[in-house]
Amino acid sequence: MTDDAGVSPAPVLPAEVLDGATAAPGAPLAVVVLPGRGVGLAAGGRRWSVPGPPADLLAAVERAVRPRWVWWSAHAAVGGLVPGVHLARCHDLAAVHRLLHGGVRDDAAAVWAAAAGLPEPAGGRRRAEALHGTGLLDLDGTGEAPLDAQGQLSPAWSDGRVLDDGAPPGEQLARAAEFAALALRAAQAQARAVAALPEHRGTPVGAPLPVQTAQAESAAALLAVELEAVGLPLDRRTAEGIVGAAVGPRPRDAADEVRLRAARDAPVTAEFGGPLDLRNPAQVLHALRGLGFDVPDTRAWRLERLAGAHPAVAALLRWRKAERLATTYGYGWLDRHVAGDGRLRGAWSSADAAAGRMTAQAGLHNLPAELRPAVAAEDGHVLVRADLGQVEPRVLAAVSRDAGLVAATTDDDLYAPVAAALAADRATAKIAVLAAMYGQTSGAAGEALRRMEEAYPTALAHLRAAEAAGREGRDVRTYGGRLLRLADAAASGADAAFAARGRFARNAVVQGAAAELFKAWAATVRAGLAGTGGRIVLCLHDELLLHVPTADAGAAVDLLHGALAQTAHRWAAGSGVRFVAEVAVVQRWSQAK
DNA sequence: TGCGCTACGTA
DNA sequence: CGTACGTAGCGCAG
Repeated sequence: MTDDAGVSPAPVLPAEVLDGATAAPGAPLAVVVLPGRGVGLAAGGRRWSVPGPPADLLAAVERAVRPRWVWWSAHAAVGGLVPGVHLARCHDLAAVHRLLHGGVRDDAAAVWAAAAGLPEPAGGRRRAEALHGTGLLDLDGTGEAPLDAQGQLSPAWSDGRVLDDGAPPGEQLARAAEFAALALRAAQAQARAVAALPEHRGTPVGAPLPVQTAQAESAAALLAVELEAVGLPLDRRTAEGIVGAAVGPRPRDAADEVRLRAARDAPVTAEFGGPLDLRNPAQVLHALRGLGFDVPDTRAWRLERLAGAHPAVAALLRWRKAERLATTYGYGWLDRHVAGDGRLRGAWSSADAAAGRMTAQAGLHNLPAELRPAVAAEDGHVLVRADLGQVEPRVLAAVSRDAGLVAATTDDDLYAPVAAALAADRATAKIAVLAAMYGQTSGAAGEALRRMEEAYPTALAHLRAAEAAGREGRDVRTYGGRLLRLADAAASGADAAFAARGRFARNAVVQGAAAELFKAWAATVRAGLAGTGGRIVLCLHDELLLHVPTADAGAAVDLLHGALAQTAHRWAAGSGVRFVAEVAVVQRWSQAK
């Protein structure tokens, strides 16, 4: 099939879509994108196949009617596209499915089955790569009905094969419209399920409506696609300078790399007094024991206290630090992930499987502090960094409505009033709060924890209830309504496994709710940046990094604060809980705080 | 080649 | 202290 995109006419949108009679502003409009070919649309019982450049079509519809876009996933719909226009509202079936049902599957077949009230289909997520080269799979894909006799979505539709199987363009566009119609039906079923979620236990007043969580999660899924497309501005020369200072010059070839590696190793092995593979933990352990150090493993935190006892230990720790930069964040990493435009790009997920935090690949979420000077604003721009202060204890106050802890959130430093309540110093108070939230098992905070129980009984009871659910294998929902699946995970297990599930659940109700607040905040900031040259370029659990034209810096600062106030008001209405953000305008990420 | 283990970076 | 994630090198099984 030849590509005739170069001579295709300007897209003609159906009048019903454009005039808004069928799709009123904010009304659901499902879209399935055929990259480079067109889109299928569905709304209000109608469907349309529209040939043309998908990015232009989406932009035209967005300008005309501002719908709530319904898609199987933002990644499938607009991944790889760069719509020249801000898409304001969406319902992401995969994201809402994860919210409603937890677990790891969010492929269209699993989403459809759950929405239709059918059992989870076999097969799991299909990887497109695995389908290529077999030849056979193309045969059963073409012409297959979307739903089988049980009402399950067929694999060929679920993985998108029927939209890219060499069938005539008109046929594929018709299928795209049919697939969009199915998406619309699934979204309606999800909306009913979201509306039917029970109120959050213990907080009948002022908890976020699950529909708000669904909207924020959908927006976060779209933001994840945008983050991947936009990238993090990285000053490559600074980055290479930092790497070079730690591990030496860039190797000229493979042999040079081997030589440089040996040169880095030699002085360290010499300290140990014999041949030794520093990259083999078993050998390092043996060598350390030979020096008289009886350690169970060779982890850095354990060796740090021994660094003064023998120069070999200090040399090993220095070597490890440099080696991390040489391997994980070295020249190879820069070459793989930093494009010619100076942007570091990696894949983003809007919700991990455990508690729903955002994740990112390509080192975006674990960039060593050492490399942060390399994250720099481009000419005419600044970075605006904002991070939520002490967000987890404040979230605990919101979700538990513990009166004492709520009162403590009015302080800029929450740990100050907590310390007063516990009659302890600030450091002890902080350890006690963290120990309560994370289920610490060893004893450093013992007495302070007991006093936490007296000072904040409602918060502690909330955490204990979550832990009990985890131990007993009962599912739990976060404050915003996300299902934390604990039942199947606890099906088999020893005592240690039950304890692990308990600690996980205790932590997940706080970490998960914090993730929901963060994403709602990020979605509000994203909306506020629409139409400006500013972009969110990094999300880091409790921190947002914006890249904005210098002239817009002040507005961005106001936006970050205003969006937090607005989000917190909706998210913890009437609770009295105060959330705070520290915001700084900088040229380099390292300059903030 | 795939997987578990060890180790370590971030929050 | 604890949870979560992604990445890399090694040894071992297939």
